[in-house]
Amino acid sequence: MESLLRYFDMLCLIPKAPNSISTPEILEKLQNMRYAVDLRTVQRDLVKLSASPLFPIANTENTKPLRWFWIDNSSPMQLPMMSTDEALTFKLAEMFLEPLLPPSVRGRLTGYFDLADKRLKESKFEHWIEKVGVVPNNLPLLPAEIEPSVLAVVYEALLKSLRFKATYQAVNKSPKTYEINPLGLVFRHNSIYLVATIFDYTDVKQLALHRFKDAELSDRIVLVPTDFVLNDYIAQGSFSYPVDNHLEEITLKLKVNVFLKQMLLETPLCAKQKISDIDEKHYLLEAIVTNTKQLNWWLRSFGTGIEVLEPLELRQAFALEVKALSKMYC
Amino acid sequence: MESLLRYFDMLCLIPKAPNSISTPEILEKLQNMRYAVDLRTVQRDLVKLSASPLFPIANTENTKPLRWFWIDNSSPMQLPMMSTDEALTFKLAEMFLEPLLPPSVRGRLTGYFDLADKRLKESKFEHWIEKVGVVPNNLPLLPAEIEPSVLAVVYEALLKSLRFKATYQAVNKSPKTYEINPLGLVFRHNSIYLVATIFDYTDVKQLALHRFKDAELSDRIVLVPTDFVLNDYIAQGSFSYPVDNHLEEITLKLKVNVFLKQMLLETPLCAKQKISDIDEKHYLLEAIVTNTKQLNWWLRSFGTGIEVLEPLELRQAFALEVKALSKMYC
DNA sequence: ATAAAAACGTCCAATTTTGTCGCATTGATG
DNA sequence: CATCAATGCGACAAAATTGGACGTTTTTAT
Repeated sequence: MESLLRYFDMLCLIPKAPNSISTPEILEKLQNMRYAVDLRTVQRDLVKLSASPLFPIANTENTKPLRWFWIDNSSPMQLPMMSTDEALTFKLAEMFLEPLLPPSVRGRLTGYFDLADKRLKESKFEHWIEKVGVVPNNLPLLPAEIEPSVLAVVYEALLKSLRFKATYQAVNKSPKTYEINPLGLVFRHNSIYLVATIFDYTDVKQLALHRFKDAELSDRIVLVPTDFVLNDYIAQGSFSYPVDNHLEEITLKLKVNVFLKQMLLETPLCAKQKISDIDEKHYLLEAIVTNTKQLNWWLRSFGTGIEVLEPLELRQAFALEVKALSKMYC
Repeated sequence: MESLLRYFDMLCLIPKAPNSISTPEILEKLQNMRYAVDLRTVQRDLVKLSASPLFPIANTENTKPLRWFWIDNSSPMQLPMMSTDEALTFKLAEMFLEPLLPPSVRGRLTGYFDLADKRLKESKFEHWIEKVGVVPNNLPLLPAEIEPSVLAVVYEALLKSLRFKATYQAVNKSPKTYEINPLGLVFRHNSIYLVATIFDYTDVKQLALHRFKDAELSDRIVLVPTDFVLNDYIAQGSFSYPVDNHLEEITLKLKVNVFLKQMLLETPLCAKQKISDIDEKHYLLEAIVTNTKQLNWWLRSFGTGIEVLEPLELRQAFALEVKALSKMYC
């Protein structure tokens, strides 16, 4: 029994394919875990384990402190097994994320999605896929593909707080190589942006990950500008959206049609929204929300389905815009 | 070694907490897997395994064929370990899904998100959270909460093709109990709808999951109406959106501003889109897309940022709508 | 060239595992 | 109510495995 646990811990110590760990390192770590074992034992155990198809581990046969790793990046096995509930939820999440995340990011999770697939199949629930659908409420734009090796370096750089050297091709410009000082990742639309400074300059830039041609980790540590906090940086509106300078809570009053009334009953704008009748076909909606660009987009997207009544400034802004639109289309 | 594998397979056979498996059942399944073992051995093994804190399994002490299960729904352990890459991607997915999925659905995955958390913490990468942000491009409506027990029954009913009895409260009506004949789940906006028939009627209904008060699995098998295919049903537009009757591919020509030009360069409307200059501040975008309601919403949401040039019918529709809006706001 | 480290083969005692048996308990059945 | 079958559990001994010890070989570093 003792040995079972040791096997387990040993398997946990072994990293996945690109990485590896040497036999003496495993020995040392096991001894730190209070296992009184011999190097010989570790060697024997590893050979035994790798012999089983259940544990696809292998070693580098050429180097002399043998280095061990998990071979293929197939779906991980787990205890307890993934339940069918979880499996189904995974597949739903996958459908949801498909149009949102770039393939290389989603690719990091394929192991789990495959595991879910397997689970659903072996449970004879193969028809689940015909029983689930997603109706997107936004236009499916094509997410830009990111070079997987770039993503790997960026992840590592961010996690380890290291800089990296990379070739970046800005729009309509020729590629250039910079030393990037990464500060954070921001997802926006269907793209991922790296918030970073370049070389030793202090101005914060946004670099689209899909525009990096290659990347290589450096060993220089990241320098964070004083007072830089990613969330503040986003909230400030420095981030790509033309966000309003001062976000204020407003009491929104809208005249909406039946369709919107139904929708808002199910997914309210805020916890305390009120809906009352105006006439047979129109309803008054009152809600307290923050006045963001997203709100404006949302309001506009329904066209004549929504009439903004209050706040007055917003109504006037809409009136102005409608005038501009009239000129466009007449 | 043989025994290690047996332990492993045994642990795989044991389900999570609400479910359970009896010792003789385990024995039978093991024997099917060509393990020549005695019942006594299985009993002993289970006791041994449950003694270790690594394997939180327990049995029902009162029943006589003892039934075994995994105790707490804590994060699963897995081999090989979750890599930091995967962990980070999980956390990103979590941030993404947070405003989209109802809590009880997302709750099914917390085990994995927690595992990711743990992984990032033990790797001393605790600051990752300060390095990642999501800027949503749609208005965060509040996802309606679904009673977890209802979700469980619906999942099970769908997977096993069984009906269930449930109390449903339609908008502005008092709750009623029906026998539901589930056909499929559809995510739309931030709500989940069950596509189903009721009792033995044949008309297909859409029932919002969050309006179910309770649910209980029946043992009557699901009856699928002839020719019913969920995806067709959605595509038909029977689904709640007022979708256009015949979806056609159109060649869209838009006059867009700088902001949109940038955005569309990064996340194109279609693979073959073209962007050319009109004047200093405006650009011509050409793309072939399907004419959906989502497209119309998207086009409208940018207000004066987009002028629809072609197809002419679409332009005229926009012109008409602008006229209607003019009346509203003047 | 030399020493140190690692891998690997082998032997054997200590330990663990496992089948068997006996007995107690429980639940179903006649 | 008695009986039987199924299960759990303790004990024991045989069988199997494990793991340390030691020696040899190979590789790496100095």
